[in-house]
Amino acid sequence: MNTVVGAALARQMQTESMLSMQDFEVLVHLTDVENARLRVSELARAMRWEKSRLSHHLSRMEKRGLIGREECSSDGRGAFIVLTPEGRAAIEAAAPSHVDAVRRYFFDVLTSDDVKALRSISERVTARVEATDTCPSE
Amino acid sequence: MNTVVGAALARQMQTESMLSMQDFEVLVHLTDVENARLRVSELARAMRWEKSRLSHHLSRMEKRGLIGREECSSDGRGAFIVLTPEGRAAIEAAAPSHVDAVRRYFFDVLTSDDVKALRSISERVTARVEATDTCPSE
DNA sequence: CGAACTTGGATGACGTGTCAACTATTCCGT
DNA sequence: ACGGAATAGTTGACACGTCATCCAAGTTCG
Repeated sequence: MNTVVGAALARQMQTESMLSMQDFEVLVHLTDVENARLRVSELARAMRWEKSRLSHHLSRMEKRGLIGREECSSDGRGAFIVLTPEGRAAIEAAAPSHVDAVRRYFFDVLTSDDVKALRSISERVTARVEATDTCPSE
Repeated sequence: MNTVVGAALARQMQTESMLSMQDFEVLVHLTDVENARLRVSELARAMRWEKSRLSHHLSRMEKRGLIGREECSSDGRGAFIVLTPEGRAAIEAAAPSHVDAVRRYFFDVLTSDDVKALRSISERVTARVEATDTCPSE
């Protein structure tokens, strides 16, 4: 189920908005904060992505003009990631039909009991893995 | 949940058996048939993978000695994929602890009602996607 | 102060996934 | 039989993910 739904959503987003799911996630997190500006490591933490992965992805997104980098005055090592106007336009164009697709592919065939059951299952399993597995959040 | 469980299982398999999940899947499908020998396209169909993806992956696995390629006498285009002794050894070493990890991370925290609910949800969602989405199986 | 350590982040190598294009064979209709 | 379509499989380019490594700016502590 996960494979199939994920692939369908990714295809939909790619063909309609020229964004990958990952691009979308980054943009969502950026639009979620004041000034659409975040430190790389905050973003990494919020997305639960490795710093390296994020850094690579941000490079690709910067090359496409979706985001920009700015120096951080208070910490000479740091960098801010900022949403460009193109980035904002892209996510605003993509979001409605994505939400729609999620509803169509997923929630439309679920009852509210299904959703409750899924939430409960998901919480238990996730908690189990994070309790058992080595370094879940690094 | 899917992300977290998938990552945990992948990490477990990689560190204990030097196999990726994808390697493992290929090996499972090979051991499932007579003579551990399959045409590439049958394997692709069985795994629901693109031919291209499979071809790339088989090249990498061949380089590592897990599988081999053989010419097909009845169809000059075709190729058989065969399991090498190394490949068989690898999956036999990996399988038990993988099964164990799946149980630990997943089924241990689920009731049989949970499993029933998940199966039902999964079937409905998958059917919906495959009915709606363009080209699900290509 | 200065050496050791930590932290923020980038980079390079390599494995993986997708798409489009390609080659070589087989099939099929006339 | 032959010329076009379908089929089997590979390849190349490029996006994505992970790991190990690196570097530079900050922090700690003698």
